[in-house]
Order: sequence, then structure tokens, then C-alpha cells
Amino acid sequence: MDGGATGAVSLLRPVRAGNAFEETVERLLQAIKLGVVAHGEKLPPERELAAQLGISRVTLREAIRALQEADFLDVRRGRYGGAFVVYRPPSPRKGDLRRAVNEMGAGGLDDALTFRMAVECGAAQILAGMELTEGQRATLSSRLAGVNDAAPADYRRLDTAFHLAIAELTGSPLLAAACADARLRVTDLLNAIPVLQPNIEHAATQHAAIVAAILEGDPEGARRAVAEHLEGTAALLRGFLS
Amino acid sequence: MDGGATGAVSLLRPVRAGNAFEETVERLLQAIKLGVVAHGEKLPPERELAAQLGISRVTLREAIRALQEADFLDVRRGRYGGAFVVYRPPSPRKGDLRRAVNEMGAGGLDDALTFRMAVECGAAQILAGMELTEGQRATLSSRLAGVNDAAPADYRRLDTAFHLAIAELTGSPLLAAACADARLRVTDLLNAIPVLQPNIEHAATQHAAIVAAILEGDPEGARRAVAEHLEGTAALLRGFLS
DNA sequence: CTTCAATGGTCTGTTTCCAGACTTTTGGAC
DNA sequence: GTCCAAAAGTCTGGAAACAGACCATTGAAG
Repeated sequence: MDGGATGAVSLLRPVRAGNAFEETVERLLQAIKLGVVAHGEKLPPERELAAQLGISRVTLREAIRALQEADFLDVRRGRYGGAFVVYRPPSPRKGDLRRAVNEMGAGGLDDALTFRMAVECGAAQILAGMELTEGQRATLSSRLAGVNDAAPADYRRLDTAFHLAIAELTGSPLLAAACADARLRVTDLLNAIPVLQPNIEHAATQHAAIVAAILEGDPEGARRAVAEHLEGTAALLRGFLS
Repeated sequence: MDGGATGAVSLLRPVRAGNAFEETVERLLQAIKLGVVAHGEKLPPERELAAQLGISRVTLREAIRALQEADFLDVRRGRYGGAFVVYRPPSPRKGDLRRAVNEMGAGGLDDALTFRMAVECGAAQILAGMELTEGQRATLSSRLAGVNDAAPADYRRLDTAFHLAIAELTGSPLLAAACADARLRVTDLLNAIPVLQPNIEHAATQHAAIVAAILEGDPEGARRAVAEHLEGTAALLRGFLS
């Protein structure tokens, strides 16, 4: 008899990610840093946002206040008021990357990169194997164009939007959430390295290849293109680390 | 300017999955149904388990009591006591599958199957691309043998163990957790259909192909083998649904 | 210049959840 | 038989989170 012998580790993991307040701050911060809510835009109204996040308004407000005091948000009252994003990604400085990696803890970097590789490749492959509507094809192309036209300050944000669009177009919320999660885990790292012209151009070629493969309905090609692209990013990160 | 325009949906999702008690019951139930803790074995001691799940002992005890009253656990006091698993998967009855699908809600079935396809394919491919130690190869082979030798009552459990082993061997906890999550989402469905000899044999061939590809270091083959296997499972489910 | 609707700001009582100390039961070791 | 250690069972006070009602501010529309 084999006994139980399943890793078990993966199932008896924490039910709740600690404290609601901190978790909320983290979430909002990620939404801001990822540019889900761009500079100058505002978060949804408190009541609505609290409902979306599944927390009480009190807790949400505490989180918003923390972000306000840290100069990420500017909160204005009255009609047409709201919590406006005020944050601009700072230009990375030497040492930021190392710091970000240390924050992840041992093994965290490889874990995040592996995870991202798995889910993003999977998403691209699945999308390429689907029958796409005209609207979906248009969305994909427009996101691609978005990254290509991006001003440097907007680059990461639109790059994120592009990658997430692939996952969301699969129509699987679970898969989209996994890709968003994967992206989150490398955001701080990516934000800690400069956006260089040669890298942008290289990435643009790869992005184009990904889109082409998806639009042609070539799952294998799409998977390979994404893998190549992500390996490039991983190599870039590792390069800055040494 | 593109505006925000990221799906956003994926990021402003709930911070906490509702209620700690219910969430804990759900978790434990999954661990039992998946056979992470097999019939006759016991859960870890309350204090330890509470710590692992990141909840208080009180909350955990409430959950355990609920499962005890529902005849999933038998709790015994004193030294060598504990919460023993008493549940045996019942033979599925007609209508169970439809019920399970309805519980998932609209779109849930496709979502779960798509998600599973993405993450398990990704895991297999990544594992096949790694240098494996002797120990890892042995683990994989032993899990394969485990499924092949399984008594019908143990089949699903050992099948789960096999699939999860692939994910865990990649060494990425995030990926392992994603695969476990994916598996969870189809467990109720799989448990609702009978384990038939022809299906077992078919699956055995596919499992062998997966392991062979991984051991040979053939990422593309591993991915394809997993995809084929999961498509088979998906087709089986869809077949029982019509 | 008044009104109004949308929004953030505040308050109160309740429920959930927690940390930790203490008690009881049990079966094996000596 | 006695003792002991490992486990479940119980209790209490406090902190965190919530639900919902209500207040205050704002800017646009009329």
C-alpha cells in the first residue's frame, strides 16, 4: 500500500492570506502599479469597490487611506470625487532589482518565472486553438498596437495589458486570474529594470510573432513564441542580477 | 490614449473567499475527497493543522465538527487520537454528474477544463525540459505504477496523486498549487462518473506516454500527451452529460 | 442661486475570529 | 498500577471585520 503520499503541501495551504486590510492594500497597489487604473483615473466608488473585493467599506477605506498617505492616491469628496491615482512609476535605480528579489525570498524568483511560463504558454496555445470572432481578433491586434505605440512611461502598463488580453480572450476566468497573478509576481522585478530601446524592439518582434501565430490558428507556434518571449524576459532579469 | 482598458476584472476580484469556517470545511472536504488523506488515516493534530491553514484552532474545530456530523470524520480523543477519515467515495449514481455541473454555474465547466488544460500541459512541458535527478525519475515512475496497480476504489485518488506529482516535481509551488486547484474543480465531476475498465486502460496508455516523454526530455511530446489525455477526460465528461 | 445626486466621511452595534491558558481523555511505557 | 505525553475539549477576553444608517461636501444642471 502506497499510503497517502500525495505532496499534501499544496492542499493544506492557508485558507486566508492573512489580514484583510493588508491584503487589500496589496491588491490596490498592484492594480495601480500594473496600470489597471492609470495615472489620473480614479478607483470605482467605495461602495462598489468594497463589494467587488468582498470586504466591508470600513476595511477598504482604511486601505485607501494608507495608500493616500503613501502618495499613491488623491482622494476627493463630493460628486465627481473619488480616489484618483497619483502614482507614476519612478525610474529604476541600481539595487532596486536585488531588493525586489530579496523580498520574494529564496526560490521565489524561479517559482514565479516557472509559473508564468506555464500559464502564459498554456493560454496562448489554447487561444490559438480556438475559433476567434472578428471582435476578438480586433482586440488582440489593438492591444498589440497599443504596446508598439506606447510612450516609455506607459510601456510596462500596455505590455501587461497585452499579455493579460491573451489570457482573457480564452474566456476562462480561472486562467485569466492565474496569468494576472503570475504577472503580478514579476511586476516589481520588471519595474526595477530600465526600459531600453533594444529590448522594446526585440519584444515587439516577439509580440508580433505571438499574435501572428494566434491569428493563424497555430497553437504550437503560439506556444513556442510565448516561451521564447518569456525566456527572453527571464534572461534579461537574470542578466541584471549578475 | 488607450485609457485603462485592461480587463480589470481579474484584478479587482475578491480578497477573501467569504467565510473562514465555510472555506475551511470546503478545503478539508477536498483533501478528503481527493484522498490527500486516505480512508483510515487521520488529519494532522488540530494545532498543527490550524497553523498550516492559517486559521485559529476554534475555527478549525468548528469545521471538523461539521465534517464529523456529516460522517466524513471520526474524531477520537487521547493520545493516538485525532480526526480519522471515514469517508468512502460512493458509487456514482445517474444524475450526480448533472447535479455537480449545475453547482458549478454557467460556464464553470468549460472554465475549469480550460484552466486545467493550460496548467497541466504547462507543468508537463516544463518538467520534461528539466534535468531530472534519479530520485525525481523514481518518484514519477512510482506514481505511474501506483495508478496502474490501483484497486478501483483507489483509482481516482492515485490518479490525482500522479497528476499532482508532475506539477510538484517542477519545483514550483505556485504551479503545483494551480494544478491542485484545477484538479479540485473537476473532482466532483469525475467522482460523479463510474470508473470503467476500458477507460482505465486507455488512461494507462496515455499516462505511460506522458511519463515516457518526460523521462526522455521531450517537452513537446509531453505537452501533447497531456493534452490528449485531458481531452479524453473532457470528452468522457461531455459524453456522460448528453 | 437653488436643488440634487453622487460621492467620501462618520458612527454604532454585532458577528466573526483569534490567541492563549486551562481541562480531560486516552493508551502505551515502565 | 502508576505515570506520562499526546491528543481533543473548554473557556475567556479582546481584536478585526462587517452591516447599515446617517452626515458632509461637491459640482453640475436647471
